[in-house]
Amino acid sequence: MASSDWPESIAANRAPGTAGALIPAIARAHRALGQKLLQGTGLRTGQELVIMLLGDSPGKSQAEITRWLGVEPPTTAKMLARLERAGFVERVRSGDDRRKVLVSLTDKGRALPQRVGELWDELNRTATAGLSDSDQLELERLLLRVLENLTPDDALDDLGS
Amino acid sequence: MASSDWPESIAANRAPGTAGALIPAIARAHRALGQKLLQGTGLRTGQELVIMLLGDSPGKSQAEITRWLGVEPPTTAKMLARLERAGFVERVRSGDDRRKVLVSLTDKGRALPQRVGELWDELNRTATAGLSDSDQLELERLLLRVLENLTPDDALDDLGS
DNA sequence: ACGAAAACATTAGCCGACTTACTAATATTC
DNA sequence: GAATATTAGTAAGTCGGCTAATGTTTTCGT
Repeated sequence: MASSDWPESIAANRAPGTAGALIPAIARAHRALGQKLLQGTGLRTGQELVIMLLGDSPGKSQAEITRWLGVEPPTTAKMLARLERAGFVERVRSGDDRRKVLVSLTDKGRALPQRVGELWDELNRTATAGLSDSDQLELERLLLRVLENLTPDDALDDLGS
Repeated sequence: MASSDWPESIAANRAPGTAGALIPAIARAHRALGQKLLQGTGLRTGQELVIMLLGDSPGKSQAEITRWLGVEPPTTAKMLARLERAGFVERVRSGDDRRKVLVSLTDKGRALPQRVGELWDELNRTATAGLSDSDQLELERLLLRVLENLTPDDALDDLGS
């Protein structure tokens, strides 16, 4: 299998609790397949998260999007600039608070969430192929715990609207 | 907790098998903490994997490193060029096969694997905090399965030396 | 009221990762 | 032995992510 021939220093870390090298590897593979599936939508991996968020909650400020993604502000700014240039979103300065930039899907962008949802389902099915329902729930439970463990405390309250 | 207030389109995908948005989120958090821990070593996240590999198996070609990382050739080339410029590795053309470039740690680079190993342990402990040993093993089992599911078949045999 | 602090967004520059060419060297095949 | 295919590495350009520094606008404390 994919891990049995790793060098010693890495194999040594495969005692209980070795998410160490596993997490980056899974992230790359997950991203690679996601990229492949998104072919034809005009999106790159990462952008689809914003599209889904805006599909449900239009008019969010960049800061809100930033906090929800768990990312730094410049990442959001660049990504949204590209999505705007591609015609998927539009950004307008808020009248209430002129520091904020409110983001929404354009007509062109509004066609995306449904397709992205389908692709997510497909990606999830591929990732969890061969796992029983209880295994999937267990995996989800464990991953949530890991995410909490890795998330700085001061970011935990920023996910709601 | 960190996931209870996600928008509907994402919450909807949280039925059994929702690694979907969880994997990228964990990857970001994992990378962020890794970056923080690597402060002072002179390495960026991603580079430490190469350092560990070369610590155990010096003289590997870039193609071997590339396959082992599960990455595309240009990624390895750029990264190694930077590691070389930083003085951690050295690259020499192979005499046997002059297409190949063999990579090894320099004296400066040889100091890194031990420290990186310690930091990996710390990162793993943080990530799996609160999980029982059996939970950790279960998580590892499930993640390996997901990695296999996401890895194209033609890459599965490239991990040995 | 006013000055300091905080929040929002952007710019510039770096790195990891990708795709799409492209060159150079080795293997194959005829 | 020469034409062809495969393998190794590089170059250029794109995007997601980061840090550090800058400019605006609100908000807060005195």
